[in-house]
Amino acid sequence: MAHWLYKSEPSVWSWDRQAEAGPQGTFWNGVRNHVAKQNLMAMKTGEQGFFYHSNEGKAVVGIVEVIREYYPDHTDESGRFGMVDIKAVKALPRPVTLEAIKAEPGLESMILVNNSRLSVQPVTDEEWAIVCRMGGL
DNA sequence: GCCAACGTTGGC
DNA sequence: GCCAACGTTGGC
Repeated sequence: MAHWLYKSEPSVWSWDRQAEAGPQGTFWNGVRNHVAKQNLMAMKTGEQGFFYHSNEGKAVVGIVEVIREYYPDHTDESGRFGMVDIKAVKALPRPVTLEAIKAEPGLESMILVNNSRLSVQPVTDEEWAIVCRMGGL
């Protein structure tokens, strides 16, 4: 199973709001980048990902799961982009900051470190295990 | 189809 | 608030 990382600015869409949405989840819209789109299209129901707060907080704060695979984004007027539905699974006992990720051996090649602008990123199994451990899971 | 100009993102 | 990195747009 592949793993993912979803970036969001807390002022736009925070982990708290994702958690409040509960098991029925919400759609993850607003992607307007083709690499991110490719990642969205590759997601399968049941795959899990990290929920990352950019700008404010700059930390992985929780784990989410794909509950609906790629379908058109109704907020995209061009009709070129789509989205998936995700639900909150659990919060990390300890948020893992970008600073900690940068300092951790084995995470040097995380996309979060090297291409911070990509809003939906794949995470390798190794990276997933390391960040989960750092987060207290 | 190239590339300069511009806009946006996000870390600092 | 600044600026580097990146993506997109539009003139040629």
